[in-house]
Amino acid sequence: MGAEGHADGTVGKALDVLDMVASHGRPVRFSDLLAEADYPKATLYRLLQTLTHQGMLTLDPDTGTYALGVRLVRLAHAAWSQSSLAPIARPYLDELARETGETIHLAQMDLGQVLYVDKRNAAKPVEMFAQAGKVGPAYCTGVGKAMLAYLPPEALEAALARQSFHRFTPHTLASREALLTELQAIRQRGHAWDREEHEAGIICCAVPILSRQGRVMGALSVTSTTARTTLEDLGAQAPMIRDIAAKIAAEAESWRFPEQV
Amino acid sequence: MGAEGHADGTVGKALDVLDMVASHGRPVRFSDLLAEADYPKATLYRLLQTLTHQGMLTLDPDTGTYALGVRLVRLAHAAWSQSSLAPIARPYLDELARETGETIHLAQMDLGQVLYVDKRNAAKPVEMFAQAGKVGPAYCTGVGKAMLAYLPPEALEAALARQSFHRFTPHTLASREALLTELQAIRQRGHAWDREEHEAGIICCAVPILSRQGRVMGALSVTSTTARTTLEDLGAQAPMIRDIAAKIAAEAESWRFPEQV
DNA sequence: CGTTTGGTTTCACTATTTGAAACTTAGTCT
DNA sequence: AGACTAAGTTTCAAATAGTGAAACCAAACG
Repeated sequence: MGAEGHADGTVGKALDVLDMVASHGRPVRFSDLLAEADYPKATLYRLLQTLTHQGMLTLDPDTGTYALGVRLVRLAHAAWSQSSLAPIARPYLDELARETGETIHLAQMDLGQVLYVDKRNAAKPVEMFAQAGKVGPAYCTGVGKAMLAYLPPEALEAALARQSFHRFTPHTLASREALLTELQAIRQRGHAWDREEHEAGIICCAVPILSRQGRVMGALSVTSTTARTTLEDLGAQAPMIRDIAAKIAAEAESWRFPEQV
Repeated sequence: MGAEGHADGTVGKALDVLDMVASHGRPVRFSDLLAEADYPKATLYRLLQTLTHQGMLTLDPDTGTYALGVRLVRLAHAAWSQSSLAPIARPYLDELARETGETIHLAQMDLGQVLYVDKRNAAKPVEMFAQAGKVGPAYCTGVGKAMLAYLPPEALEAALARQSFHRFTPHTLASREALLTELQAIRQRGHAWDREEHEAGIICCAVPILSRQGRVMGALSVTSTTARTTLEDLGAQAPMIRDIAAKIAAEAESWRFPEQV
């Protein structure tokens, strides 16, 4: 097996290469990719050729560099508007942003990581990590923990296995045990805190977005700074956040089965 | 539409399936896909399984439907922010929208079709076809013709081969010859018109976005309606549009090779 | 209940993929 | 210039992975 185990078949490898190109923020040369991939030269070459031919990558003939292709941009639009909760949640996020004046995050779970799918900036914006389209750790963010807490056992297990438990701040829950205890507490409380566990000075209150059958669809959070507010104040908003999460869930579900008649 | 020829290898087929899922605006069932794909049952099944396993699709276990997955959303975001001109062009589009008060389109070429990568709505919006993330025909849109006009011979040939030359309106240039003559005129004039060639009542003025080496990176257009303005009035804006296109090109290029020194 | 519909698995057959190595440019260094 | 080097492209027999008709299973139907 290679670096990561899960490259099943040619398709897996091709997608792996796609990810590699995506992860560099700029066009990359063949040899750069060759250096970090552990595919043989010829294999990598053919994969790149196929992807380029398919429009998933673009080869700039002048510089000999590969970049993500337009076909992905096209898929992007489709992905955004159908797979994620974003389009449904949009008006609710606006509402929540208006009500709280704080930063709002909408996230979904991506193989044990948190994917931020939409975001509203605070009235007075603050620099912080999360951005729409970015991924972050699950074990030390509000939205991440909110989702983990409601995952079914096997899914939780799979997600836990992918956590690095890196200690970002003194408050980070940097062990499986600490996290499990916290998840228990979250289930009882109904919402998750982030007590400066990922970034110093950043706190948040997050709730899961659950389907009627209890499946985790995503999470919603209100984020602020210790300079501006306290956990208690944020907690006062929890019922409203939960309420909005419920509305999003309801609408997302009715969306899923139209045209059935 | 249907069986496109160019599905090279397994990767091609898998991506083809991805597109199929994307093209439905909602989660699809296996059998729906089976009906429109001309892959045998087992093959389609395995492709879907692979894609799902890879996180490019999600299988909703409750409804047995496939939707685009989070990994795709992540890639899509990366594609948007690095491959496309959109992030660079954003402030310029805002400026142009403010100046003209009309609808602005930013497009790139995607295998002979036009891909709208960003858009600004007119002060008084009008219903029209184009939308960010959508694709449209190249031979009968302003941005399409602006790009075609500056394509190198082989690329132009490849693009022409993919045009359907469907006559959308009485003004559509519905033949290869008519289009070639028009492209010639566009090169001389420096910008392209859309004289209600795609949608009745919709006119536009478009300019290509060219790299220093003359490579076509995209196109920019200002669109309006015959009810509101005339080609002449739109034409008066051409210098400004061209100016902004040049700025975008310049910035896009400086973006492409940093860290090199 | 027997039947249909929708989804999953099998398995012999084949076509695709593989990757070491040879080859081709295009640059660099004496 | 010629000899070396680095970067990208092509080859080809062996190995692997993909194919798809058909069998199978499980709900849902009548």
